Amino acid sequence: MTALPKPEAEAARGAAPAGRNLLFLREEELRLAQDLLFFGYRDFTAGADAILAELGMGRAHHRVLHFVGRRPGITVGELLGILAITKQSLGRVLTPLVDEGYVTQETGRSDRRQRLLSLTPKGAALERRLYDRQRETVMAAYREAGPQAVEGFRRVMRGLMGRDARAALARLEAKDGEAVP
Amino acid sequence: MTALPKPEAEAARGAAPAGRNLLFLREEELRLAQDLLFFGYRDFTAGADAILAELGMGRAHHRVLHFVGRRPGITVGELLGILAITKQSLGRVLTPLVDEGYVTQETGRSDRRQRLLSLTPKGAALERRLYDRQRETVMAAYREAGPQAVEGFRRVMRGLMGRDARAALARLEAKDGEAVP
DNA sequence: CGTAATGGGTCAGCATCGTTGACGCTTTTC
DNA sequence: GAAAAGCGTCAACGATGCTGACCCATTACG
Repeated sequence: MTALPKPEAEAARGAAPAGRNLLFLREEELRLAQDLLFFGYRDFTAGADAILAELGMGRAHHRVLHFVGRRPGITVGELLGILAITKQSLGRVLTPLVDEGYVTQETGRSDRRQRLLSLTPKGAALERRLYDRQRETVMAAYREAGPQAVEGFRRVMRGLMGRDARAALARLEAKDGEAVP
Repeated sequence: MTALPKPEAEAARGAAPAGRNLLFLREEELRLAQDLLFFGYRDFTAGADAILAELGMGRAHHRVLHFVGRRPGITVGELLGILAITKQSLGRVLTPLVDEGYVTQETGRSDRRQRLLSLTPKGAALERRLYDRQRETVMAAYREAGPQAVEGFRRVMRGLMGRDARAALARLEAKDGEAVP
């Protein structure tokens, strides 16, 4: 347990002194959560961002590579649902990825309107490079925190997610062919 | 190259890991971490983003309100160090916040070059509104996950942070006047 | 069979938030 | 008195979102 809350600090800054320390504790807990999420997420993405920048790409490209890699054969519509962005926003990232040979589009067999997306070897290689970079960061954090902390981390992150995100994640985790309503 | 089976998904959900599935398990663990951070962070910020959008502001405004609220009297330089953005990027967000009466600038007493930033009542009110919105999300996740999970979450998030972020966080958590080198 | 709906692509324009580079002003330090 | 530090600002650019409006191919349906 590091960094216990400091009621004196708040008192010094002109808030209520004693008595409602319980409330303060919660307040400080949540402030800390905000800080942790800001700093943690930023540094989690920093490594991959640096690699992407060298290639003239951004985080949005990585997201596409990641989710296409996770679900080869995913349709454009499904990808839009996961990313929760507009078709136009996706297009600006996806089209160059296809043009430059990172992603392939294959016409759907059962529905020929669909474009099934997959990574090319080139795309898979880049995705792995980005993955490996983030892997270092995450593995270091996991090792440092311990397995029990990892489980807690997962539970809290899952709890932060809304209905749609949970459904999307369930679909991602599901085995192929397994129905997830 | 379509519809690969996903043994790692199965293993990750508790089936007996056969042979060298350990490697797969790690891979799937990290893929899951990437997903959780993406979805979790997005939904964590979604509520506040909606409020900000109504006011013609963005996430960057929130960050300023948050950190100025956390350290009243913070200098511009310190804020830049925390946010890790350029002076120009901060300026585009900070200047309007000052002009519209959310943040005050006070000339430093010991060093008159400094501009000490604080929230006005108006700024504090908005910051609290944003805080309350995120509070709902985080408290729900915390309750759902349980106190032990919360501790684990904190440990992992802290582990994701790099040196600079850890130092910045330590400074934020420190009592006023307490030296943090 | 013909029309409507769906999946996907694209053009045009706009906003936010980040960047670099360059300059100017005030104040402190040496 | 000159150098350095803290801050502000102009200009231009890039990545990532958004809306609105169309278009095309294909599928679904009456």
